[in-house]
Amino acid sequence: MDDDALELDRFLPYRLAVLAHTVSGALSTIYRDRFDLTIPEWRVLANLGRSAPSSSNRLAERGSMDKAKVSRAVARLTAAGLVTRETDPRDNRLIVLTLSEAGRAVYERIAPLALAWEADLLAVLSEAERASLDAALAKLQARAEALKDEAALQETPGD
Amino acid sequence: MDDDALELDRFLPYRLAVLAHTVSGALSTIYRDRFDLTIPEWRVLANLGRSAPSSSNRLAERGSMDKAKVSRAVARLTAAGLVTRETDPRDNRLIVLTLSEAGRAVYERIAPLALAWEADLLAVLSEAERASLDAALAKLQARAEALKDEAALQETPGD
DNA sequence: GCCGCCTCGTTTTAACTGAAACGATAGCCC
DNA sequence: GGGCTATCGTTTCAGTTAAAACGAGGCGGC
Repeated sequence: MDDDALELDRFLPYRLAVLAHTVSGALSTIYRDRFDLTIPEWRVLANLGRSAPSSSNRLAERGSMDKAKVSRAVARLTAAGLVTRETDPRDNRLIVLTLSEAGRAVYERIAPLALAWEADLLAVLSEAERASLDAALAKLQARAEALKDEAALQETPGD
Repeated sequence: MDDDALELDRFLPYRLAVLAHTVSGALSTIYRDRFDLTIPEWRVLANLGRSAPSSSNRLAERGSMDKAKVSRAVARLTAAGLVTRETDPRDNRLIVLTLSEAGRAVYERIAPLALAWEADLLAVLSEAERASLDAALAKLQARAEALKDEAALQETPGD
């Protein structure tokens, strides 16, 4: 009975990748069509909407993006007039990012749509299933990071 | 209490994207370091390992990849001698793909490692949590595809 | 049998990605 | 205060991606 066979459809890493891709693709039509934003741009906007001002580095950490991606997203958002950049007078390497008024307006129009979309997606789950999923994702995220760190250590044993 | 606020850390699409990215990144070190395979290549290999021979188109469907990605993955695998390509004598457009002996050997070495890694990841969940996660992912996948189709319809109302 | 339309897989295109190199600034230690 | 090292954000670079264009082949109506 092939219990130990690798069936891709039942392989969690594969399923997660496919689901995340489908969800991102569906949701991104909202950002793209109605607001002309990419996903990294939306992440920056969402972070600034909740906790501004912030530096690029902090945005990278909090949004699970590398700093190059944040840099490019911020550049586009600034060009579009949604985000303001100022250098920190106390440390000229730091750049203080804030939502402009237009940026906040956009954020406040997207946020309810995004939450409604999420609610629509989650409607197929019961309250108990949602709670269980929430816990499972948190545990898996922590475990995956630990496994990744282990792999990274083994990779460069002599360093 | 900001119940309706959009906190990225609690936003399912974001969490799925981050988790899938972490999991893929961690697992891909196995494919990459030990077998010099990319993820698309691994997906092709896994599919052929379970149900060969197959055509490029079928691989694309079953692996949730576009046909261009499959085409490139197959090209590299063929160059590496892991996959055999023959044109179907009954339809010269079709290409019949099979694992070579070397390809099957690689597949049979990776599969247990991948399954062991998955088991290690899933070890943080109880049996009940795993069953619940399994069901939730299936429901979310179906719902996300439905929502994506709806969005695609609205996008081109006149077509 | 030929013509229009479809399907298959490849290639091209433009955009995006992450890693590494980079210039600029800051903090530290002697 | 002069170097040494670390940090910040940008840019460069090579590789990857998805969508569209493409050539080759097959199918069906007439």
